[in-house]
Amino acid sequence: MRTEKGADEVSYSVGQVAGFGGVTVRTLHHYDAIGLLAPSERSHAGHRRYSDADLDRLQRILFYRELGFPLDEVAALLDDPDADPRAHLRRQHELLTARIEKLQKMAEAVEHAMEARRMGINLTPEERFEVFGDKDPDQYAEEAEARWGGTEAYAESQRRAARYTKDDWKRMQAEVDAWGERYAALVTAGEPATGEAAMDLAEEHRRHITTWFYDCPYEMHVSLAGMYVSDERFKAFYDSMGPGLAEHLRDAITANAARHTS
Amino acid sequence: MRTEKGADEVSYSVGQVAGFGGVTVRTLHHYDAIGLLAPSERSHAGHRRYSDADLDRLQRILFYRELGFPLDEVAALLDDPDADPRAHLRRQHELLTARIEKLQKMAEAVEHAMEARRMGINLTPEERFEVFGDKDPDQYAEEAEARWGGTEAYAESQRRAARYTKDDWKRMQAEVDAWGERYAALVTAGEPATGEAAMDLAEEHRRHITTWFYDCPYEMHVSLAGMYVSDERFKAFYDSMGPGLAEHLRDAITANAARHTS
DNA sequence: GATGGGTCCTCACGCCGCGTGAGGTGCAAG
DNA sequence: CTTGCACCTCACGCGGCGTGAGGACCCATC
Repeated sequence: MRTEKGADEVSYSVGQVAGFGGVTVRTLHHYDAIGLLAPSERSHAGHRRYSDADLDRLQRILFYRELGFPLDEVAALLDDPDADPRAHLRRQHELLTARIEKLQKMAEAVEHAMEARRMGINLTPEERFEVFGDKDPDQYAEEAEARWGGTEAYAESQRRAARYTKDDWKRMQAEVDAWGERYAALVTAGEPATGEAAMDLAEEHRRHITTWFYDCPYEMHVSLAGMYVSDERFKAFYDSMGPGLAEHLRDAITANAARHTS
Repeated sequence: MRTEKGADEVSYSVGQVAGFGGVTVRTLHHYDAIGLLAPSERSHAGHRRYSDADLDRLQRILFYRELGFPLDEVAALLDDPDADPRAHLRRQHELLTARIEKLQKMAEAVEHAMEARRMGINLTPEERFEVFGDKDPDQYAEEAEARWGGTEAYAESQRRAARYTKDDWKRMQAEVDAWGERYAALVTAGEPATGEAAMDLAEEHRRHITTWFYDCPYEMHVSLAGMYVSDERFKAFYDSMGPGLAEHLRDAITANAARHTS
């Protein structure tokens, strides 16, 4: 039977702690100097000795730092009297999921931009910066319209100037056109979107994107398909090939993805 | 029929551009000063006039900056002669998905830490900083073992010192114990993990976590269940209540999640 | 035509979060 | 006894801007 001897005295030197945390010794010196992380003890020779609790604190410091908090705010968070450790872990988890969501939105915006480029649609300035969610949408929208309005005309004027890529652009365009004709014929022939022919053309569409532009797995393809009907210009792009083509294609893409991932 | 008049001359002032990009005018001045983003023109009065291409460049600058690139590297990326715009979008998408993965791993590590805390298991220093994936696992592992080894003994010594929370900790522990007895009885009675009784206790388990520690949706609960069998100490924690309890519980949790989300 | 408000300009200094030496100390091994 | 290593304390510098100070321009209003 073990004796209940109380706290075991373990402590680490700056070098060890720096190793654990993946930071430099200088950083730890700095955190000590500004009072953010003062080692709970000093050795005989004046060397810093970090306790286990200090390590915990460092972990939190580095976590919040990684998420972009300035050090004084980090200190405020850590020295919060309601410093329940559970609360910290909970908050860390919340911050992480929030960041993940933000990045996923950015990724979607990038996909949107890639597709716009693929279709020769130029984006308005607002759309270009839509990637960064950090805008007051309300105040911003007002300002954008009121102060330097006329974006409609601008977008219209830019819509033609999009073919500034070189010569293989033509071959690519030819491929798109050929595919469009075949797909339009399929639609007018009354083929269902879940039919094999439609799914095959959907797959060809995906392959086209992958070979000419960027890798497009099925999941992403479905996401794009959603934009084809939700974004007015994407919809217009496909509907110009044939009436109702955008929706039809979306369903075909969805069905094609389902058949490949099942 | 529209005339092909060539490039439409649109340009924006610093204030407008700052508005679009969500940055300050000073930042644009700075980028001009260091040659990162020089406006393609100046007005009669010496005012900066940003073209549409400049906006594109700014968007990319801000994107890479957001992901933590220093400005000189950003410049290197943007002034890369192979500056195919497609390549940029592709790279942006790759960077984003990489970041998302990293954050998801961090989130998992946080969940791991939360569960460890819940079970009164103290983590080793290495595990504490496992959240940050930025460690050479090989070189690090060697160093950790060779230079300041003895972590096994350390972990052992810490395992008891984990109950440093106050008085309601006891009530919580009592709940855990009661639940454990009931679940053990269920297992010895031969109840299947997919049975209703097991699923009910799994749901109770989830509720316990949610009320005492952190919100635990079904998806996360399943993730935790995986750790109960993959992490040695978690497994030991549950198996100490009854033989084979960890696996049984994992299956019950999975089944319970399926029944609630279907 | 004078006055004001708004946006723009160019210095130039300062802050934060450290990196990077310079110069000195304590201790264990050769 | 010296060599080496990890530690110490200044202290300067750098990147990426924030924050004025002081002035020019433009348009509207009195």
